[in-house]
Amino acid sequence: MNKIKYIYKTLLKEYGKQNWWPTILSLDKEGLSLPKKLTQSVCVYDNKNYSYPKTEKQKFEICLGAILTQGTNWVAVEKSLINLSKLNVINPNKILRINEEQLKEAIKPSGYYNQKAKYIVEFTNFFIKLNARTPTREELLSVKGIGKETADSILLYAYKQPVFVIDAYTRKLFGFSKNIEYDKIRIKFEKALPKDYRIYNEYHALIVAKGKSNKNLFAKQTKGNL
DNA sequence: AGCCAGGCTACCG
DNA sequence: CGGTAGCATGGC
Repeated sequence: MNKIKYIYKTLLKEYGKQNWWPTILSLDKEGLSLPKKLTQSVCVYDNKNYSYPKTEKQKFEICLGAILTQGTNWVAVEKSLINLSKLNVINPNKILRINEEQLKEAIKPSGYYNQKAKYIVEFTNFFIKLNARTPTREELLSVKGIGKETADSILLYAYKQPVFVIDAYTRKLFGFSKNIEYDKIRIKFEKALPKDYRIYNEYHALIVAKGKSNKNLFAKQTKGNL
């Protein structure tokens, strides 16, 4: 067994299945009326058999989350998503109908709100044009505001495509320095694992769980030499 | 009081 | 090319 697989099994044993992507769509009204200070995730993890997402609306929420979480902690993203949900605009056609100021206000908690509002509008137009078709990676990357990690998160978690997501935690945990190309690392993981979106889904989620726990990093053992 | 959080773009040499 | 400033909020 290669190191990448071994570490996967170790993480799975330590943290258990993560059932990503977290979503607020299945929260009831009570779940949406939260205290001002939200300090931990209230998202529902409802992907036990990897059947999620099914509807376009669910896919759209995942895409919004992927954009909103750029450089931002996830709980802040949930606040923004809850704001959008209260406005009843987690829906591509509806979100274009509110003005940009309202959109900015709603997503303020997750930071960079001027940029992200523009990114969301651009992406939403793109999403509508897809007309329920699965986008290619190149198409996603051509949208302003969608970089490699965001594109791959969307492909993997919204469209169940077998693309491994590389993020800051992956680099930190495995000891890949910043100047190592994103795609090089991605291909390394993809080659070491069965081409199965369910495994990529779990593995990236486990890396985030490990990264958040911020302990027992194994960068020293691997130093990027996987 | 600083540091950090599931990045991306634009621009620099 | 590789490297980095700027973008912004909130919790610790």
